Amino acid sequence: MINALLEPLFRKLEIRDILSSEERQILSDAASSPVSFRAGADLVAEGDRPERSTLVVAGFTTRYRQLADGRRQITGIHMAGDFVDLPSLLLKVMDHSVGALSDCSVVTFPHAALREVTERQPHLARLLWLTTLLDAGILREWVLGMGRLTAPQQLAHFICETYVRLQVAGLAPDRTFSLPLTQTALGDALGLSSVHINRTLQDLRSEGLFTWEGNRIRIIDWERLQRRANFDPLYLHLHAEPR
Amino acid sequence: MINALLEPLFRKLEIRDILSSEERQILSDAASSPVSFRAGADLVAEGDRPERSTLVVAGFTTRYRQLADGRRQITGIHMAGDFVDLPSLLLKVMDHSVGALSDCSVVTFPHAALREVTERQPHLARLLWLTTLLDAGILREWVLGMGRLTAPQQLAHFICETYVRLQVAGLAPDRTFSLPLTQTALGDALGLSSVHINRTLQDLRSEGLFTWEGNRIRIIDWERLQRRANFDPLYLHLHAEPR
DNA sequence: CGAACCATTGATTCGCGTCAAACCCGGTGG
DNA sequence: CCACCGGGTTTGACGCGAATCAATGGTTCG
Repeated sequence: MINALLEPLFRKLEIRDILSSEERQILSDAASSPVSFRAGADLVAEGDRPERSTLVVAGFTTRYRQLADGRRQITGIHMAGDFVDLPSLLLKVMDHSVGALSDCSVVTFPHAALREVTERQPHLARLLWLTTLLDAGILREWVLGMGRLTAPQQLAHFICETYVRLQVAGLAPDRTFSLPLTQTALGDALGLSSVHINRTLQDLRSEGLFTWEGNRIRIIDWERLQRRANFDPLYLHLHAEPR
Repeated sequence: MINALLEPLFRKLEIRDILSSEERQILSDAASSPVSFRAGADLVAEGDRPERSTLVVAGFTTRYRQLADGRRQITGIHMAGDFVDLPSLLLKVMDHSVGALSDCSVVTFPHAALREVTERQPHLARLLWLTTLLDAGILREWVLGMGRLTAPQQLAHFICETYVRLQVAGLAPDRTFSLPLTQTALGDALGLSSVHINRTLQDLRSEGLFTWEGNRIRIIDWERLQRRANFDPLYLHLHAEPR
């Protein structure tokens, strides 16, 4: 039986290519039973040598690096369907930590099984490679934002990006989605202080672009939000292609 | 005969793993003859669908995105031994441009041949994947710098990183190397203005960390430079491992 | 009921951008 | 041979975006 927990991953891949039922089966067979983490817990730490790679099936996680003085920088947000530490399959040693942003649930894949995939399932291997390339594309977009955009643009862009990624995973019906990020965490992601995030958020809300109550974001004016952010989803590579 | 132009790539890979002579041969056979570009020329542009992937064999290139108002952000610097657009093998459409920072020389590999590698040479395919993961690691480090470090730290860190990468490629003997970057380009990479780059550079030089005359950088005090930058090369994954 | 965490607000400071001009240099053409 | 030009570097003056510091409320939870 195909593992229903992998649906968001399958959706993510099928938007970019065709996934055979055999390939789904292989992934399902390799997946562990789900494991839960509480918000704030670390799934993997810098310096670790994971022997399994972790796929988020519910909730949110983040890649981050901590500085000596306690400040941190987030370098990625991951949601259902995202691998959080697939790079460690080849990099071996984690060069950053991964923590749970919310209570979340994951399944893991033994590196041995994934390596087997690279040996015997070239197409599936390319799709795994693809997921790491999509992450890198997002990272380039973050660099652009951090280097050249103002806080409001960056923030609006982040909302656009997250909204689209959640749609792909099937988690943002009705232009509404849950995003369990504190303003401090948002600042850690965008390279801004929580105070400034707070004020910027108020500005954007007062422009009528979206609402954000508790964990719930509702997009009010998607067209205008995209324009505000200069958002172009090209870098998310949402088209199906033979990969 | 093994193609000598690929030496920097081989060095880069052999620092991280073992490369068989058959694998070298496969790469050599797939490589085109060298092609030259003048400084400022674009090798690939955003929106392109490359059918070949490009490896730098001499000189420097950069990934970048241009904003509507003319400002640009650089998201990567590439040197001999680096693939500049390997991601397009799977992403298909370029989501950024690649330009020549200096006069440079490249060889290209048909995507058909690289795909063949993914089908028949799983280990070599993993090494190609690895190179894209190394790029992503560098990008994460840039995000950390742009989000949380001051201009002097960022700049010092950039020098450290570039120096180590050039050493790997065999291009930085004697703590000296050529880096044909204008201060404007440096600013585009670090997300700073050229004016601020200029002043920050003066500060670092006056601290006796390095000299920078014309294109030549000479590291004066490597230990102190690393401390100044808080540089830890973990993210460059310089150790050999079975990948 | 207090502890802890998060959102919010005001006051102040500072790193860096912007603007503008001068300078330096190698290349070009009259 | 020299005037000129363009790209890069350097310098100064000024302003703004965002950090920092500090305090207040609101909520959740043990």
